[in-house]
Amino acid sequence: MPRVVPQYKQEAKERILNAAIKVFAEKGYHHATMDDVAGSIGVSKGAVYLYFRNKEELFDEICKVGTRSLEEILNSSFEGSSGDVRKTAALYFEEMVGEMPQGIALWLEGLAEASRSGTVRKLLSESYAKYTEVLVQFLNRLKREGVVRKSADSESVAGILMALHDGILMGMLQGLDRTEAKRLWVEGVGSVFQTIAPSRAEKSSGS
Amino acid sequence: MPRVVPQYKQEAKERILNAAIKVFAEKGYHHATMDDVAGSIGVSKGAVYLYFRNKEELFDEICKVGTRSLEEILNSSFEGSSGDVRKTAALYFEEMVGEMPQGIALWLEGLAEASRSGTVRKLLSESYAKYTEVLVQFLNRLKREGVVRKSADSESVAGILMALHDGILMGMLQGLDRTEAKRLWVEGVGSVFQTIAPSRAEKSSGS
Amino acid sequence: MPRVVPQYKQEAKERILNAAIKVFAEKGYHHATMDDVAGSIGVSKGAVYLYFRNKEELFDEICKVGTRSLEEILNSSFEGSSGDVRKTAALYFEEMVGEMPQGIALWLEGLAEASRSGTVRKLLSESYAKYTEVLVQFLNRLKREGVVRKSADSESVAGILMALHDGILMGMLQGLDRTEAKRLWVEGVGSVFQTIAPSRAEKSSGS
Amino acid sequence: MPRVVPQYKQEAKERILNAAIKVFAEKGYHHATMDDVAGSIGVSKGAVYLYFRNKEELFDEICKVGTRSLEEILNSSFEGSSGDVRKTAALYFEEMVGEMPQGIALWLEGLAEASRSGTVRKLLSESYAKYTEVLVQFLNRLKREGVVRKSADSESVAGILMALHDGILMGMLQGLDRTEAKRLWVEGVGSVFQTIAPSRAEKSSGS
DNA sequence: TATGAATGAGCATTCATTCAT
DNA sequence: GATGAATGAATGCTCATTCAT
Repeated sequence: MPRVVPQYKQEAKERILNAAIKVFAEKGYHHATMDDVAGSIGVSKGAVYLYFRNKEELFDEICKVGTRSLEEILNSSFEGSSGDVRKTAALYFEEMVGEMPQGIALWLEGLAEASRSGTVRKLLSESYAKYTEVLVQFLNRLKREGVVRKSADSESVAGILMALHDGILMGMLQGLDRTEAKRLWVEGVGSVFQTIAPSRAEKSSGS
Repeated sequence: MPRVVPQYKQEAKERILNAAIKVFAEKGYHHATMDDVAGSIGVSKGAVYLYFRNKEELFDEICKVGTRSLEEILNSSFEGSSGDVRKTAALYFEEMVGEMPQGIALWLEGLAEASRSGTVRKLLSESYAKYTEVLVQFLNRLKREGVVRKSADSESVAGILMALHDGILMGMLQGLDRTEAKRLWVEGVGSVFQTIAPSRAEKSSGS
Repeated sequence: MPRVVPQYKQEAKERILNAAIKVFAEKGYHHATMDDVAGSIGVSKGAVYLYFRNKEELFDEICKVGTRSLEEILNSSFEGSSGDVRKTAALYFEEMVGEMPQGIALWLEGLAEASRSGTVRKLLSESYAKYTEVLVQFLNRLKREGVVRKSADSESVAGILMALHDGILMGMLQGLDRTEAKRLWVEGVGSVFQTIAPSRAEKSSGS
Repeated sequence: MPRVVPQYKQEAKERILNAAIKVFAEKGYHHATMDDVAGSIGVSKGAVYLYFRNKEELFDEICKVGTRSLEEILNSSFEGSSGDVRKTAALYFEEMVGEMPQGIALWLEGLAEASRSGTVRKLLSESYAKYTEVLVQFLNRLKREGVVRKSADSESVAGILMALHDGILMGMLQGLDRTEAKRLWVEGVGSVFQTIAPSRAEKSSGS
């Protein structure tokens, strides 16, 4: 009984997946051909179809790993972070943008496609909910720690932070340079947290 | 100088352009065919090529009118607006989203495409600058009016507002419903302006 | 308003259809490519798709015209024929085989395909019924003319004649040469009619 | 001389062959893939190629066993049969159709293919001759037994019977239902034998 | 023997673009 | 100006066949 083979298949699949991510990111989903993907790692077109039913499924899986990795970054950045939100925001930015230098456009294509394809739509809508949840947890913790006022609406704040996040990525596609983007992000996050800082009364009663 | 014919040509061109906007928005730029565009207003495929060199140019012009109309909305909303920014934000939202119910995805496709095509890239980057400029002017006016503190960095605030704006549109593509989106937008704008409200000292010395 | 165009389109479609019949008959449906079909009359592959949605539809239409033309031959041969059935059978054979020198194999492929594809299956089953009907009418007329005994079961005889017919075509695919095939056909038809000849009693009472 | 291994190989080959017959009959020769064949009995694609050079050879061998088994049925049905030809015909029908419920279409594909491929063509033409021969022998025996008139042309009658046989199978593909097919076959055979029944003179002088 | 991952030629199908009318 | 038939390059996908293990 082969037991190493599944492992191998898994690796082969991931190799192709990563190649596809790179190629799609560079050329765009619609402009890249299956030949491009296969050729970029020196395998035949047929090999790609050995692991993915068709181009769309390949794209779906890319979206899946994309959202999953973003989720991880979010988690690792915010879950254990201290009260200095600006610092946390700055660290997150580095990781997140580092992850997608060329990838923002691909993510956009995913979103655009999502408004047509049921599969991706559902996927992205679930991810959105998950991202929000991570932030809500983060905010709630900050409330307990007295860094955020109790009366703040965690859901709304999370939504605003996410919008800020997405919007800054879009800004980068519209010419906003990386440094400026980072600055805006940190400042924006700071601004949001400033408005939900605890009142003096709350603060004094804190830890 | 010909005068009547150009007028006619102009109208024909616009008719096609509007048809293309609708069709591309519905099916997606890559999924829609030139036949779809032509057929949607009952003209021949050839007619489209009479006014647009090719599909890409058609798309470019769509992006142009798109950014132009958004600019107008921005202008009309913020230029003459009073100090109640939340109200202004709410009004703007209505107009802007009304303009693009299905169109957000199209706009995203434009952005994604822009990161590859020089033409659209330049176009969008210019628009981004223009939008920013409109907001900066708005903020400066508010400074003069004493609604915003003098020390606020108009460019940054404009950037943050734009990010918020873009991000909320993206949220809508990820499942955020329209009402919630509007709420986030208004709240976000409010939050931003709260942090740049004049200090008590400034306020009292105002007009 | 173009009015000649439909006429032209009809002609173009028929030109392609005839080309396809020839090519499919020569190479076989599955072995022939759309390129073969198009190339055989010097048009582009795209042109074929201008008139037929896909290869299968092209094949369906071939089956349609095939059965229709066979029906016509049946009609013209048997409808106005006199009492000399052997002569009628001989004439029919010439026309029918002349029509499908290479085409028998194609017809077989249609039948084989029919057992899988709903479209062709229905088509062929209807044709079969029509052929039977033509023969039944023919037999009934012969009854009235006193050439066939009144007690003969027209449906059965028609079925037997059809089987004989189909079987001889199949024989030709299995190596039976044309002359021998014709002889068998005429003799077989003669044999069948001999068994349903009127009894002496009937004969004498005939017109 | 290897003795055990060949035995094993032979069995393995037959297992694959039978699987192929079933799969080809169900899906059609062209629609079925080598994977389908291999998968249907849980062996690898490579295993199939261990026993058959390629798909075509596999098909050829299928045709071979097909004709061989039909020949056997013919033999067993007609060789030892008594003078009641209708009964013999009925028995034969059961065995023959039982053998090919789904298989008629496959047989047709073989014939259609045969008109292109030299191998199958020759094979089928030989089988046709063999079938004829069996029937001729049968008829000659009946002549000696006085059930068929001496003057009858055995070759012709055999040819007609074969055509009837093939034609009825084809009818079944065109919608003729099994019961009706059987009836036609028995009646057709009866009709043929009626015309070659010995004259009264012959009969009385018979054994 | 047996496997099944990999191959790559082959094919159906689409669609932007052209051009004769 | 306008048409729409025709083009043909491009591309997704299939599957018979091979071969290293």
